[in-house]
Amino acid sequence: MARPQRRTVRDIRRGNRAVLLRALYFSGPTSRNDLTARTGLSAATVSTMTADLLGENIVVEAGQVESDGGRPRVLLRVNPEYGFAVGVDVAETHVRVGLFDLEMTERAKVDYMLRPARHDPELVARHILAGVEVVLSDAGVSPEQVLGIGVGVPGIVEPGADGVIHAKTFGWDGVPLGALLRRGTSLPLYVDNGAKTMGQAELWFGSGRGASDAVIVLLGVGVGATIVADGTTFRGVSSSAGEWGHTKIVANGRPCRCGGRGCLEAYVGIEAILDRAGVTSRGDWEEDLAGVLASKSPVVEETVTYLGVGLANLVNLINPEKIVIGGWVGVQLGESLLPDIRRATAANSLAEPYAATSIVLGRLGPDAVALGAATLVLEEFLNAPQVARITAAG
Amino acid sequence: MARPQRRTVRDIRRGNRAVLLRALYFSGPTSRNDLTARTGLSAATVSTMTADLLGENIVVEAGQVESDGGRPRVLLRVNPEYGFAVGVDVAETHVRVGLFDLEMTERAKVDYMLRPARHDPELVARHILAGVEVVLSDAGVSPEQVLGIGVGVPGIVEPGADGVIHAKTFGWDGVPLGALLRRGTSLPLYVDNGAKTMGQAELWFGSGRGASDAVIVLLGVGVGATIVADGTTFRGVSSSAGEWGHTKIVANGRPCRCGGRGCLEAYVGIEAILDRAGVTSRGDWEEDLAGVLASKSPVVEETVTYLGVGLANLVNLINPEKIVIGGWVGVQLGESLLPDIRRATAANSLAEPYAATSIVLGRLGPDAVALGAATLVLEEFLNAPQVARITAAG
DNA sequence: GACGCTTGTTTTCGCCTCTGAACTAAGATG
DNA sequence: CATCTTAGTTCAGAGGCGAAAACAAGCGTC
Repeated sequence: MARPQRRTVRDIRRGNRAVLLRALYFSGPTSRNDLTARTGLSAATVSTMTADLLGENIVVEAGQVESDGGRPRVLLRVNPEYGFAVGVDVAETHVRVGLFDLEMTERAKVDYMLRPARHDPELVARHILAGVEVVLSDAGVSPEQVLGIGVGVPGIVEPGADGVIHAKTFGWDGVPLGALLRRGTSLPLYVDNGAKTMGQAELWFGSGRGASDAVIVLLGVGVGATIVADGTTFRGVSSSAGEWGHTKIVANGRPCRCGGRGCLEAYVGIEAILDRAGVTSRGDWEEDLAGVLASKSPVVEETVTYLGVGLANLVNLINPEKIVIGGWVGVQLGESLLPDIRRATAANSLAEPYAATSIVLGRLGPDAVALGAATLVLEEFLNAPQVARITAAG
Repeated sequence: MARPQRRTVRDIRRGNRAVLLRALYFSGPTSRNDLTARTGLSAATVSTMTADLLGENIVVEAGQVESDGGRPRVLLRVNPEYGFAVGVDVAETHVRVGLFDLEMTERAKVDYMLRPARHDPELVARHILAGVEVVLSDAGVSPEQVLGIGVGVPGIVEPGADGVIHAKTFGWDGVPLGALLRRGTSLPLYVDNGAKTMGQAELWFGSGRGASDAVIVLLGVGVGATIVADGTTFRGVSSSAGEWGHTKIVANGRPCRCGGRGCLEAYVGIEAILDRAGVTSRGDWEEDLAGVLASKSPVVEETVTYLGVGLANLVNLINPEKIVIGGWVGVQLGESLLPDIRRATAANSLAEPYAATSIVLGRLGPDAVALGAATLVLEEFLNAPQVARITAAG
C-alpha cells in the first residue's frame, strides 16, 4: 500500500540533483536564476549544485543573456557530449543500432536485415554487438563514453537481469537476450518491449511530450500500447502491461496469431487488414495498405470502427489525457482517417473521459523504437547521474 | 516525465514519520526494536519519533513482551481512538453512513432508504449530514474527534474541491455533492467513486491486502473496477479511470443503459443477466440471480465467458498480480463458478500475464463501499498526520 | 567618472535530520 | 550480587537546506 522508503539527508541531495538536471535538460539553456524558479530550490542550493555539475563536466556554460539593467544571466545546459547512448531496435525484418548523444541527436546508425523466420537469438545478439562497435567507430566515440545500451524487442520482457524474452510471433520463448549480450559487453543494458520504447520516445520527444497520463499505441505488424501513468510507464507485476493488441473486442471473433480469438490485432494489425480486404501481398505492405485505403473498400470503415472500439476501451479504462497513435500502420491510417478514428472512438466511449482525451498522431518516424531505447539510458542518467563515472573521467 | 519535487530536510522527517506510522499500523503491536528492522530507520530515529508520537497520543503502549534474558520489549500501537472516520455509501437504493475508529472497527451505522428514481441530490446530502450526526451521537464521539468524511458514490467524480458527480444511470449530471455537504459540515471531505472505495477497502483490508499491482472489480447493478498501480489507485487525468463496465467486448453488441453497445455491463451486469435469462424480476435480484444460477441455463455459461473476456482484457492490459472479484453479483457468481471464471479468463489471456495473476473473491461484505470511503480518511491520516490537530488536542 | 540602482550569483550562518556509538534501563542467571 | 543479554535513549558529528548578507556586473545619471 505504497512504499516511499525515503530516508537520509543524502537522498535529498540526490533527488534535488535529479530535479535540477531534468529542469536543465528540458528547459534548454537556462540561467541559474530561472532554475531556482523552475525547481523551487533556493538560489543557494542551485548555486552549489550547478557548481558541482560544472565541475563534473555534466553541465556547461552556453553564453549569456543581458538583463535590462543588471548583471547578465549566464546560461547553462547539459553537456550533450558528456556521454552517449546506444539504442537498438530489434524488429521483424531488421536489427537497427543507433548512437545518440545526450540531446538524442543521432550520431551514427547501422542496419542488419533479418530474413523473416530467421530470428536466431545468437545471430541477433551478434548483430547488436557488431552494430555497437560500428556506430562507435563511425562516430569516433570510445566505449568509456557510452552510458548504456537500450534495446527494444518484440514480445514480453521478463523483469530481471537476464532480459528474458517471450515473443510467440517471433519464435522466441524464454530467450535470455540480456545474458547473451552481456557476454560481449560490460556496458549497462536496458532491454524493453519495443512498443514501450517507442512510447517512451513519443512521450519524451514526440507528440506525447508533457503529458503525464497518456497512452501511446503502436499499430504495425503487431499491435501494442504504452500506458503512462503519472509520467511513468506502467509495467504491471511482470512487465507485460500494455498488451492491448490481444485484448478482445469481439467475443469469439476472428482467430489471431496469438492463438486467441477476437483480438484487436486480428482486426487492425496489418496482416488482418490485408486479409480482410482480400489482398495477397507481394511483399510491400505499405504499398498494399495504401492500395486498400485508396480502394474505398468497406474494410477501411470497418477497420476504423474496430480501432475506435479499441481506443475507446483505453479511454474508458485508463482515462488518459492524450492518446498518441504511432507505428507505421497507425500513421498511415491516421493521416487520412484521423477524424473518422476520433468519431469512432467517441461513439464507443463515455462522454466525460472522451472529452478529457485528445487523440493525435505520433510524429517520430520509424526510428522511434531505437530512439526510445536510447532514451531508457537517458532516463537513468537523469535520475541518478553516476558519480563513479565522474571520478573516472575527471 | 516524472515529478518528484522533494525538497528540504523537513520532508524527510515527514516522510519517515509516515513510514513509521504505516509500519506501526499494519504490523499491529510492535516494539521499537522491530520497527527499526521494518522501516530501515536507525534505532535513534525510531526512538525520538515514537517519543513524539506517544506525546501526541497518536501512538499508545500496548503491553510488554519478555525477551529471553534481557530487557523486555515495550509494544506500541496506533491509538485506535485517536480519531474517527466517517464512511458513506451512496447506492442505488440506500444511503449508508458508518462511523469507524482508526482500526476501522465500525462503531455505529445508519441507513436511509432511497426510493428508486428518487435520487434528489439535496435529499441525499441531507441524509448524509443527518447520518453523520446520528452515528456520532450513537457512538458518543464528538465532531472534533472526526478526521474526515469519505463518501463513495456511483459514477464519475470530477477532481476538485466541489466533488462534482456525473452519474448517468443515477440521473446525476454535474451534481456538486461535495459543495452541498460542505454547507453542513466543516470536516475534511473525500468524495470518490463507489467502485474505487470498495477497491480501496479490499486492497487495504480484504483479499487484495499486500498487493501492489491489482485490479478489484465490482459486479453489481453497475460494473466497475479499481486499478491499483504500485500501491496507489490509478485515477487517470480526470479521475474516471476504471470504467471497465463500459469497455466493449462485442463490437456492435447488446445495447447498454449508458447508450453504447456491446459494453461488458450489458452482459454481466445484473439487469443484463436477468434480461438475457428471460427473468422478469419481482424485486429481489439476489433471489432472481440464485434462480438463474440454479437453472443451468446456457445464460450462465455465456455470462462466465463474457466475464472471462472482460477479465482477460484486464490481465493483458494491466498485468496485475491479483484480481479481486467483488460486488454482490461477483461474489454470488464466484462462489460456485470461480474455477469456470478462471478457465474462461485463461482462455482469453496471454499465457505470461495470466500466469502472473491470481483471481480471487472479495471477502468484505456489502459494507465494503462505506468502509473503503472511511479508508480514504485513514490513508490521509497515515500519510500526513496533522500536527495542527495535535496542538489543538494537547 | 563616481554613485546609486538593478539584477544575478556566491557565501555565510543557523537550523534541521539522520546515524553510529556510547550510555542507560531492565530483566535473567548462577 | 556480579555478569550477561537485550531494549531503548542520548549525544556528537556530518550533511543538507534556506534566508539573508555579500559580492559581481552591468546600466543610467548627474
